[in-house]
Amino acid sequence: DVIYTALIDGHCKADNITEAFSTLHSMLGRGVLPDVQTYTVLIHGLSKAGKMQDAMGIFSELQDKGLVPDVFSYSALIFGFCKQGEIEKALQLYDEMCSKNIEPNIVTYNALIDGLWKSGDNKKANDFFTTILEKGLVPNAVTCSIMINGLCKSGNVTEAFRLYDEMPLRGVMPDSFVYNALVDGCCKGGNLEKAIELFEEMVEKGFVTTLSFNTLIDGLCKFRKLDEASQLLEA
RNA sequence: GGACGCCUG
Repeated sequence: DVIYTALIDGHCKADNITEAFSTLHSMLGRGVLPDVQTYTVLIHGLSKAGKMQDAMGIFSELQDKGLVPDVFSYSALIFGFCKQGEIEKALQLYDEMCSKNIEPNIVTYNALIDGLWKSGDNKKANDFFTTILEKGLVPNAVTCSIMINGLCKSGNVTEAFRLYDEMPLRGVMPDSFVYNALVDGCCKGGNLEKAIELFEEMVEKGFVTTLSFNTLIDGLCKFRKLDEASQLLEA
């Protein structure tokens, strides 16, 4: 099982769903029974590929075989539906797992909150963030970057900075995802000075990635600050 | 042996 699951996961990560299924069939052919983890890896691969009806098909197949989906299985489906913008389905699965006492964890919430921001449901995104805290779950760097990005993109850059300032108090250190989201927020909000200031802070802390350059250069270009942009490239 | 987040296009 371990070997087959790793193999199927590898095919999925290589975006080769066809090979993943042929591995599943060959394990069935050899009388090796897939377990929940095997099916979940497939569900995740299908979800990532946007094939939600197939993912749901595997999800029911797993249950038909008497296996019980776990928090990973549900999170994978929620992630997939969010990516497709089918938030209602994601929320439905969230309710379903809660009713089955399969506790959503931080990853489940992160996927859901990201989907909510991207579908423009700012209120529900904020509400679920509150839910996390109420449940005593600990937001991680991913949670913070999702929230900060969502706040920035919805024009609440000030709120985003507030969350950023709170991060150390919550025991989470900002990473390059967080910084990049903030730099992008500043750029798109027209606050190029702040964006550059943050970028310099990132340089000091070693958080600058290629994406940081893209973000800042794009921002500077869109505001016709071509001189600053080329200066950045030369430095 | 399994999960989520940043820019551009």
